[in-house]
Formats: sequence, C-alpha cells, structure tokens
Amino acid sequence: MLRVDATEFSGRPDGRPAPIWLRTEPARNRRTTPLTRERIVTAAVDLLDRTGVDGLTMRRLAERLAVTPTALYWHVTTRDDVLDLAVDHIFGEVPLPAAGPDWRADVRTLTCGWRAAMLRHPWAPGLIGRPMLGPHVLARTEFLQAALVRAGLTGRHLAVVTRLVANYVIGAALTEATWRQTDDPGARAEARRHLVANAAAYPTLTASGHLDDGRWSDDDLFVRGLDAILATAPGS
Amino acid sequence: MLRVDATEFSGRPDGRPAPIWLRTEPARNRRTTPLTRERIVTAAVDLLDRTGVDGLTMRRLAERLAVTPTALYWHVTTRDDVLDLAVDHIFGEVPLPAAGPDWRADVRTLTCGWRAAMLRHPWAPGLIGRPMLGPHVLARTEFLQAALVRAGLTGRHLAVVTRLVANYVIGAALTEATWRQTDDPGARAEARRHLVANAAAYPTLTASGHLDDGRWSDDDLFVRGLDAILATAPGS
DNA sequence: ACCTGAACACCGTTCAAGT
DNA sequence: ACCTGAACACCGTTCAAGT
Repeated sequence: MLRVDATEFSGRPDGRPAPIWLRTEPARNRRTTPLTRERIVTAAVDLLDRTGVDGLTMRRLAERLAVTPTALYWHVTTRDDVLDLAVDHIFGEVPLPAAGPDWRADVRTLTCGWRAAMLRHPWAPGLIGRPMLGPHVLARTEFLQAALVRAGLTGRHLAVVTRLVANYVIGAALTEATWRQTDDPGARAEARRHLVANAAAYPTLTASGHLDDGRWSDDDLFVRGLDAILATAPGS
Repeated sequence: MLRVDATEFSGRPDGRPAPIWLRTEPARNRRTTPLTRERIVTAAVDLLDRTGVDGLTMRRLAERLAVTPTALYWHVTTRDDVLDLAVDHIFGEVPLPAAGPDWRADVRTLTCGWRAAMLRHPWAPGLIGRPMLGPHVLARTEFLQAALVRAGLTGRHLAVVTRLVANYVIGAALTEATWRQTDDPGARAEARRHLVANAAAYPTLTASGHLDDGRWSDDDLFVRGLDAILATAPGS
C-alpha cells in the first residue's frame, strides 16, 4: 500500500506534529455523526419495519449505526427501552388534529390516524402490552378524552367511553396488523380455506364470510364500528 | 453405595438374563410418561404463568418435562408453535355458555369469560398479534356471531358489530394485562404520579383520574362499555 | 463523556446417532 | 417412532479499558 498511516508522521524525529494535511483527524472528529438516543430510535423503527420485532437485534441495530453493539448501552439501558421508544415514536408521526366544533369529527380523525400509524408499522400493536406512558401516546389519550368532555361526558360515563374507544382502536389495529405482518400474501386466503373446510363447526362464520378478503374494506368496517360507539354519547 | 447397578447382572457368566427382580426396566418403559404435544402445552402455560413470555425457553420447558431440549422438536416445529398452542389452550379453560333466549346475556358471559381467561394469563393478550385460528378461539368467535345473528344482525352490520365486540375485548385485555404483568405492584401508582407531575400537558386526564386505582372497578367499566355496544343493536 | 473489546451466560434449531 | 448429544450461529448484557 502506498498510503502511509499518517499517525506515523506525528512521531517525527523533531517532536513537532506533522502538517495538518498529513494527519488523520483525531477519533472524535472522524466519526461521521455522534450517536444519540434519537438516532437510535429512528434506526430502530427502520429496522423494525423491515424485519419485525424478532429482527431487531442490538447487534444488527449497532451495525446499521456503524457502532459497536455495546455502544448502544450508553444511551439506552435495555433492548426493551428501544422497543418502548420506537412505539412512542411512531405516534409522533401523526399530528394531533386541531380541535374543531364537531367533537365526533375530532375523535374520528384522531383514531383513524392512530390506527393508520399502527398499520404502517405492523409490529407496533403487539408491543402495546407494556405500560404506554410515552409523551406522544399520552397526548393522544388527552386529546381523545378532552373531545369526549366537550361532548358532555363526565364521571364514570366518561371513563367508560374513553376506554371503549381506546381499546377498540388497539384491538382493531392488533387483529388487522396480524394479516399484514405475515410475509405470505395468501395467508388470509389459506385461513379462509381452513374455515370452509371445517364449515360444520363454524356455520355462522362461513355463512357471513368472516375472513373474506375485500368483501368490505377494513377501513370502512372500522369507521362504522367507531361511529356506533360515538352514537351512544349525547347528540351534538 | 450398596445399591448395585442391575445391568451388571444382565451380563452373567452363564449368559442367561438375571431374574426380573434384579433387572431395571428397559429405557422405553422406564420413562415416567411419554412426551406428547398436550403435555408440552400444559407445561408451557405453567411456565408462561410463572415467568412470562421471555421466560419461556425451549431449554427450560424441556427441563420441566425431564427431557432434552431437542426432544421437543419432534412434537413441535418451532417455539412460536408452542406459543400459538398455549394461547389457544387457555381459551379452552372457559366453557362456552349455553345459548339462551337473551342474546345479550350470552354475549356478556362469553366475552367476560374470554377476558377473564386473558387476565388470568396476562402474557396471552400480547401474543394475539399472530393469526388466531385455533379451534377454541374460532369456537368462541362462532358463538359470538351466532348470538348476534339471533339478535337480527345481518350483512355488513353483522360484520361491524362482530369486530367491534371482539376487538374491544382484545384491546381491553391487552391494556389491563399491562398492569398485572409488571411485577412491581406500585407501577400504576408511579404512572399516576408521572401524569400528575405533567398535569399541565394532560389537564383532562388528571382531572378525570384516568389512571386512578380502584376508583371504579375494571370489571365494571368493561361491562358498561360492552353494554353500550350491545345497546346499538336492535332491541330484544 | 462516549465508545471499544473481550467475555459471560445464555438462546433456537439442525442433524446424525442411538434405542 | 421417539429421544439424546454434540454442534452451529447466534443472542442481551457486563465491565474494564481506551480516548
């Protein structure tokens, strides 16, 4: 190799440092970008989108960030931390709607954006089985309950409907993400065949086309369910 | 040790086998119980109850069954299989109610048992993010939709309410299990303090006591939410 | 303060071999 | 048919050490 390691020049006979052109920069400047928690989280979301929950490895994540696996542990204490941060992060992608005069419309756009974010990142719903106290998640819940208060709900009734809406969104996202997560595009059709094969045991489900694809859009079914909930609250 | 290994007797000078009293049984009879898929699943549920999802290891599971880790792979092809089987198994614990004249009562007892099973095994809701096509799960969904058909629902309306109920149960179990799963009993109180500390950002949530413990029972809130849904269907 | 390197105690899964 | 043993290619996390 013709290229000589410049550090050799720094140890000159006369003790003076070599001219700057011949020196490589010191280590802390050579690093392209400093590692931050934020960079870790965005890289994690990227990796999760591509490879799913099991694909997110501290080692793979570090590789993507051009860093030693153990370097991550300076910014984060555990792999679960990364997952928690990733979940909260994706809720920051969808902006909070502006509160308008129609509280029902507010709840609709809020929950639809909420659900859309989870379906864009199908690994997310399965990770909700842990305390969700990130700022983005709480901000969304706050907005939801504020809209319900404007609708006139109070006390226990308010608590019931808040949980009803939130849990419906989460459950819907979880079951819908199931089918997008599997790589096999024919998985749903296969499930449908399994159901038909056992039609004797599941007469109602087969008759109603419970697992049929595209009979009605998932989006439409979700919104209609939501509207059914909102119809139980006092009129606008 | 006084106890002599009986196999030594089998190699007698005269070549004849030792009397049966002095022989140990051959290997295939000595094993206490043969390994079956069913035994694996019940042991898995036990281990999951004790140690959670991360605690279920093929090696630990094998140890509990007094078997080599690799022996499991004869009855099951992957760890995920074990998890799928475990989830379906716990739904078999709750018997299907008998269909009565009051379809609302049927749906209530079905979903309450459904939810109770998940709360008894708090690891379960988080595992629903995979195709749920086990016989017990499907039988429950079949019962639910059959009750809704008896209520007079058809077509798209039937699909909407089926999903609404099922997703509400799943979402509720998932969020509620979150707090039972954490070993720390004060986790909820800690979360509440976190909320109060940022009361400026979450005025509605703090005012309504969103994370307050025991203000209203979770069971009561769940049933009221369910009744709100069922109220949207045609009257009995 | 921030990152590297080596090391520890695990994993799931395969495959040939035993009985 | 059913299980063992050895082996492979990974894991998350720690800790001392470098800069």
